[in-house]
Amino acid sequence: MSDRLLAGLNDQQLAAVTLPAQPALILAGAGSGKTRVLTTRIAWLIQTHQASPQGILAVTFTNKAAKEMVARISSMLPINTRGMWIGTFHGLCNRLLRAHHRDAGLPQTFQILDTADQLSAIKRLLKANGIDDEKYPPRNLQVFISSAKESGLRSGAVEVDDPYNRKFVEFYAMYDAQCQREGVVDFSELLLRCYELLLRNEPIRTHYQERFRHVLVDEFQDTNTLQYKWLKLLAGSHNAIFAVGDDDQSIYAFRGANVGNMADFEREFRVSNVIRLEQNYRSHGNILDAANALIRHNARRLGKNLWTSEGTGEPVRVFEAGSDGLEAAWLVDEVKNLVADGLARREIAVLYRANAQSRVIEHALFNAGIAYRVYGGLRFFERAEIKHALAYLRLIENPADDTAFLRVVNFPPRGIGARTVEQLQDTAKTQDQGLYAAVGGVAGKAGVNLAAFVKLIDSLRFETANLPLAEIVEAVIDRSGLLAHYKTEKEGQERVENLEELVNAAAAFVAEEGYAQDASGTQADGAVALPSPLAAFLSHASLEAGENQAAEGQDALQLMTVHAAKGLEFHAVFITGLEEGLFPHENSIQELDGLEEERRLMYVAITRARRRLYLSFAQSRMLHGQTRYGIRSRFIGELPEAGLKWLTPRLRESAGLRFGGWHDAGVQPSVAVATPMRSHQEKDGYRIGQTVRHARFGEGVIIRLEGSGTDARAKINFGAQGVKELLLSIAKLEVA
DNA sequence: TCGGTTCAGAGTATT
DNA sequence: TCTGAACCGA
Repeated sequence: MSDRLLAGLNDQQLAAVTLPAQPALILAGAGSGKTRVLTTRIAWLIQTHQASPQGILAVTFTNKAAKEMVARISSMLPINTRGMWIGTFHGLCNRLLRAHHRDAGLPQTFQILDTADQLSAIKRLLKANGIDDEKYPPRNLQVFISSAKESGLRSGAVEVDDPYNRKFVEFYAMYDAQCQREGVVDFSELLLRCYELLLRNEPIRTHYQERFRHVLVDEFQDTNTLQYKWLKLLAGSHNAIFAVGDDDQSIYAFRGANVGNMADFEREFRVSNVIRLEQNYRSHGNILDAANALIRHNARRLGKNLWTSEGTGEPVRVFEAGSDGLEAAWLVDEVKNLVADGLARREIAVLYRANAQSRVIEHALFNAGIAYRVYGGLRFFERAEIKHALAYLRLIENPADDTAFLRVVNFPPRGIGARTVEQLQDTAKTQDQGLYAAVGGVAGKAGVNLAAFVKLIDSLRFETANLPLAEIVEAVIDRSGLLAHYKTEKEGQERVENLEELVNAAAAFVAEEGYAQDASGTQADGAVALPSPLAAFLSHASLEAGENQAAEGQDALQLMTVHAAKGLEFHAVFITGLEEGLFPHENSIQELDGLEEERRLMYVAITRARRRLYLSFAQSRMLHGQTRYGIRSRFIGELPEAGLKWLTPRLRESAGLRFGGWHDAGVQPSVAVATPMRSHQEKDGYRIGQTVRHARFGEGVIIRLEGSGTDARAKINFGAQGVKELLLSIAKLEVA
């Protein structure tokens, strides 16, 4: 039986799957069968009776990854995966906190604030305390609070070195107090509160430590400081952490991920079993050679080299365009050819560094009538009308939730203006209670309207108490007036449909019964009540915002950022906008280890391709309303020349990028195009777009010319050396 | 409460 | 250049 489970694994995969119960670190390269190893490991542990399904905890970063894991395990073993602890860090912490809310100091009905809710809570707190939001921007406070929590620090533990900093810390304390008062937790609070619960409550900690003999972690390179601390606490000194990750694919430092956790884990747990999965089952040789060669330029690595038993395949194609528009035009042509050759559009991905780059490409695709799908954008539970409906539901569940209260107190409009709300907030503050509770303290007509609102919520709560979830939602969108409001709105049709979809989502949620299992059989003392379906649904809405991509269905080209492409694979991949300043991004160059992270990002991009890889860059690009002249990304130069096939001629190897090269050579895209953009502005014989050489900074491109006479200055993009502004009378520039 | 105007900012993102 | 948020007048 176990033979079948293990059949087809290569030696390294087999070794990883069948490791003894010890701390283990699996360095899983791109396309090396990482998820297969993780899920087969779990199935093997269960099948060989080394662990029961309840004795395993597996944690991921996204709901998608968790679902995939559950699905694969289900297909391998005839067991019920429902009771298993497989989920995201946030989902599992939520589960623990629901089960032990009292010990964690939370009300049973605590609500989860998403990022937008958190920001509005911060703004409200700033206002209530008369703090200058220009001196203390809400966004900065939000980032400060989140990163403190993600480092495991409460306000009292944050080091203060100056008065400005002190104010942030003070605000952090006030914010936490407000959340506590209102019975809400933000995303990082879920983790921190759960960590503190396990840290301080010995019986609970021991209970879970004895239960989860095997703790498996996916994408370990993406863990932040707090997540690693949480894992260490949960594993205790006896349990086996099985960490799977790839330091070369660490691309989330900007949101707190600490790759250093990998090395720390190896050291702190004295990991004797570091297994490298280097055989790649995805890409052909030339693509892997490119990826390997590129990533070798990074100094800080644990070290890995991908290989394949497949052939070298096609060369990596490189295209130099005159402008971003021409790059898009070429791309459209190339896609047409691929599709004409029989390749499905969904098997082609167009990747870019920043979302803004999609516009030019979308424009070209749209005009060419090629179906495409852009990843990113508003998700279902983030839509305004859905958030409004959820706010009503939250108030039913927890009247102390002031964020929810303020969102809908006057939506749809019911004569409760800003003035009234301010009055109410003052009353609430002097009485030291929530808005809902303070309503009685407001007199006059305003008070009557407020009382009517509270009465609406109260009666909804009372009347829906024993109804099935879908009917509660239905009653709320109806009785709140939301549905009627959007029905009268000119462009409200889609919103009405979304609200109706919310009723369906509630019904589907109950049908899947995910919520009931979430809390069953998981309590330490077995005495904790199940959360109501409504509470579970609200958690679900916060923790899983829905699909982050356009509707599926038709066969469409896939457009997305490189970040969004992580974990995916396609037959053909276009990596566009490979220009200095864009990819690698100029902001990253300033950051500590920023360039290495950009290179890892490029590594991720390259390894998405199975059979065909295109790299492209443009000489000029419209950015922030200005035409910018860039030079080819250094990353292209870091790839093995032998595996590249230039679709556009390069005039002089040493000169790097030259302008109008393809024009002279007559290799034009088959679309009507203008000559590459070129400024007419000239100064002392220099012009924008011109390639020049500086003794110290090397080769660069003039991107701006200003002043005149002795004050004539040129802004020059020296690529790796950055953008410099030089006085033409002083700098000795050599025309390349 | 709406619709228009103005202004700053423009990087990647999950929960 | 374009977008979203903030702001102001009717």
